[in-house]
Amino acid sequence: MGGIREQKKQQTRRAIETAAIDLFSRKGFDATSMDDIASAAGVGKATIYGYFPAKDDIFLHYCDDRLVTAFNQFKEQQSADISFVEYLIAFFMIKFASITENREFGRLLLREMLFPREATDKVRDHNQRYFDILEGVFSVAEKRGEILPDLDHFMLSGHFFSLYVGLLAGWYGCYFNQLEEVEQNMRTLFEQVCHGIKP
Amino acid sequence: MGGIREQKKQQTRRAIETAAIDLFSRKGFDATSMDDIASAAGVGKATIYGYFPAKDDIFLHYCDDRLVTAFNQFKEQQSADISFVEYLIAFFMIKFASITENREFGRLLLREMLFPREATDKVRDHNQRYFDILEGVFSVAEKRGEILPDLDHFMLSGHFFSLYVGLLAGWYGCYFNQLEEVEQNMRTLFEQVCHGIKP
DNA sequence: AGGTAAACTCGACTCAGTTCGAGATTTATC
DNA sequence: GATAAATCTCGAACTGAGTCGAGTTTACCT
Repeated sequence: MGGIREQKKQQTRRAIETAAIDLFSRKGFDATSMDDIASAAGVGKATIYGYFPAKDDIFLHYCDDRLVTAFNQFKEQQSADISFVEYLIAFFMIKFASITENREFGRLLLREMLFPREATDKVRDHNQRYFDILEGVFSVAEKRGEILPDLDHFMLSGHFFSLYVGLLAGWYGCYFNQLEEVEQNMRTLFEQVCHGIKP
Repeated sequence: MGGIREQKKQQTRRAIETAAIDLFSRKGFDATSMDDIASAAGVGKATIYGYFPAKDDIFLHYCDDRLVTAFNQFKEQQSADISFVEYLIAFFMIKFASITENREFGRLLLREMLFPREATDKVRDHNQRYFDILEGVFSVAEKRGEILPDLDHFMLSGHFFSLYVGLLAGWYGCYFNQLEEVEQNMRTLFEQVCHGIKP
């Protein structure tokens, strides 16, 4: 039934996640020990492992949630009356801002999602969310005549996604530091894809 | 001068690197402990830290070397009489094959190089090697009239580099498993950049 | 040759993530 | 309501990366 146990579990889980994210944000991921998290959350260290398989997973889970939230907000507020390029820029910039809001979180998330130890469902689902959206965008763009009719939408999604990843790598390599720069470069790159670079 | 000491150092260093790479290859990176490496190399654990700042650096150094070697081979055997697209494909495929030869090594190298803890000189140098070459390619292509004359070569380099990184991420996410597939997709993506996707 | 300083080596230690297993708490069964 | 079964909890132990500092070797100088 309802269950005292179930209720307590949710509570404990939330306490651990909250404590962990708070500490990670304030002290950094590496500087926060599992003992720190345990005492902040008021549980034993081993208890944490009943809820999260590893230290990484605590905030990976959290990051993923935040990314989904950011995207849902975006979907609501986004008008459909703009060119697909503007739409893509808005879409990727939301993601970009969300993922780099905390530099360290973003770095760890990207490492795990783009170059995973093994291709788990978690990773595939995460990526699939992007691709579903992007393929939708290109279907619309095709109907509107904004792009050539015989293009592979999966390939196109991969193309724009790659550029987004490249910009993230540029960010983490300190090739740029301002979101404005990122957007400017993103626009240039996207235009390049649109118009081609050959005479 | 010449030095018994210097000679021994080189010998020790090589012993450590050889033992480490051998163990990493056979047992995997995580499953190999520093103690394992130390006893295989016939030195004390702490000695390793006199040669390499951390476990990662042992094979990061090795990977980087291999990448440089692969590139030098490439430069020698590559004809200049092919289109810049074919040149880029050959270039990136060499890199791709070299970096994914050992799946785990490549993964760790990419994580470290693309999303580094902090942008160290090592990382910048590593990336700069790519960009120098790419910018050179585009200069030639521009002179030959293969690309439009007013393009930013740095941006172009970033564009193709991003596509390469995207393909790597696809590889690690198991979207493809054969080098032939990678090359095929790479060609499609590169053609997309050349001709544009707009009507 | 002998002495000294610098460089090298490594056993022992610390520190943090993860696992174990025994005891406590809740739920299910009769 | 008692008892068994399942689940949850956490102190203690384990593991492996990285550090420390004392002991050893080598290079250089006079």
